[in-house]
Amino acid sequence: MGLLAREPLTGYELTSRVRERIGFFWGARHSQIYPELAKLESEGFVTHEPVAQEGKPDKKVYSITNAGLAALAEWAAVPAKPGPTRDEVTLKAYSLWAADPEKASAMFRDEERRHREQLAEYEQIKGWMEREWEQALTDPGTPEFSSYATLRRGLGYEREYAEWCGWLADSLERR
Amino acid sequence: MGLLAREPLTGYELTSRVRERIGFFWGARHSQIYPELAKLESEGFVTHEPVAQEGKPDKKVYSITNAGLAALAEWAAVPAKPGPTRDEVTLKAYSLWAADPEKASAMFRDEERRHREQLAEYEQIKGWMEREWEQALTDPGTPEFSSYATLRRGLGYEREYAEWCGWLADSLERR
DNA sequence: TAAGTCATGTAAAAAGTTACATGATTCT
DNA sequence: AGAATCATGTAACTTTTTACATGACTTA
Repeated sequence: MGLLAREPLTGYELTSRVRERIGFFWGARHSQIYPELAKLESEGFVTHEPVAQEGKPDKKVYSITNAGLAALAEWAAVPAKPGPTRDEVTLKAYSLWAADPEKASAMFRDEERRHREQLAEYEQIKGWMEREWEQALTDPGTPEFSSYATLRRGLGYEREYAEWCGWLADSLERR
Repeated sequence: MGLLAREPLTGYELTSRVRERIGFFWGARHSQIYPELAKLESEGFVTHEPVAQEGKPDKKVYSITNAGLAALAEWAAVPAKPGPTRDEVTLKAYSLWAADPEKASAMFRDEERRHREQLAEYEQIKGWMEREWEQALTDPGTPEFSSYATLRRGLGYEREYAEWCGWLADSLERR
C-alpha cells in the first residue's frame, strides 16, 4: 500500500517495485501480492480499473482509496511491535569457531564485497536524489523525503554490515 | 544447534538461550524448538538423555553428536542465500510522508531510545567479555570469539539504527 | 493467593515460498 | 530459436505464530 499511495500500479508492477525499491527491507512474491490486492480491495483500501491493451494481456491498474490512504497514514505512525530479525549470516558467525577458518574468511570476504557493491549503488542513488529532489528533500511531508530516508537507512545498514564482515574476515586471516 | 554445540541443554533452556543470547538476529518459540529437536534427533545430529528431578518435572538434556558438529561446521562456512530482510520500522518510514509528523517523530524518538538502551547493554557485555575472555578472543577458533563477533555485529547494528532514528526524528521536528 | 519459573508437548491458524499454469510480444 | 518481459492467477507445501494443555514448586 505504501507503493500504491505513490502511484497506481498493476500487480505485476507492484511485484517489481517491491523488489527494486523496497527490496532491502521488505519482500513479497507475486503469489502473495495478487491475493493481497484482492483482500485489500474487499476491505475498501484499494480499487482497480481494468485496462485493455493491444498486443499485451489486459491488466488491472490498482490505486489506493481515501480510506486506504487514511489507514496507511495511521499505521505509519503506530509503533511496530518488535518482530524477530533473522540474519542467517550472523547466525553462521555464531558457530564459526567450529568451521574451517579459510572457507569462513572467504565467505565473509565475499559477503563484504556484496555489501560494498550495494553500498556503492545506494551512494549513486543518493547523489541522484540530492540533485533531482533538492527542494522536496527539505520537506518531510513529501514521498521523496520518505524515499530518501529509507535509502539513508539502507546506506548505513550496508556500510555497517560491510565493515563488520571486513573486520571478521581480517580476524580470521590474522589467526 | 549452534547453541547445543556449546553446551548440552534442555528444550526449555534452549528456548531461553535463543531469546537471551541470539535473540537480536534469530528467533524461535518453544513450540518450534521441541519438534525441531525431535527431527534433529531422528537425523542423528543430536541425542538426549532423560534426567529425573525431584520437586521439578523430569527433563531431557540434549547434546550435539559428532555428526551434528560436522554438519554445523560445514553449514557455517557455506554462503547464506540472501533471504528477505523484513524491517517494519523502515517500511513505515517509507510511508511517513502521509502520517502526522508529530506522532511520527515521537515514534522514531522512542525507537531511538530503545536502540540506545540495547546499545548500552551490549556495550556492557562487550566490556565484560573483553575482561573475562581476554585470551580466547585472540583465537577465532573459540566459541568465545564467535560470541564476541556476533555481539560486535549487534553493537554496530544498534548504533547505526539509533543514529538513523535520531536523524529522522530531528528531520521531522525541524520541518 | 497470585505470579513466575521449570518443563514438555500438540493443534490450529497465519504467513510465506515454490511450483504449476497460460500466452502473446519483443529482444538477442 | 530461445530468453526475457508483461500479465494474472491457483495449489501445494513449508515455516512460524498463537493458542491449548498440564502440573509442581517457589517467591512476593
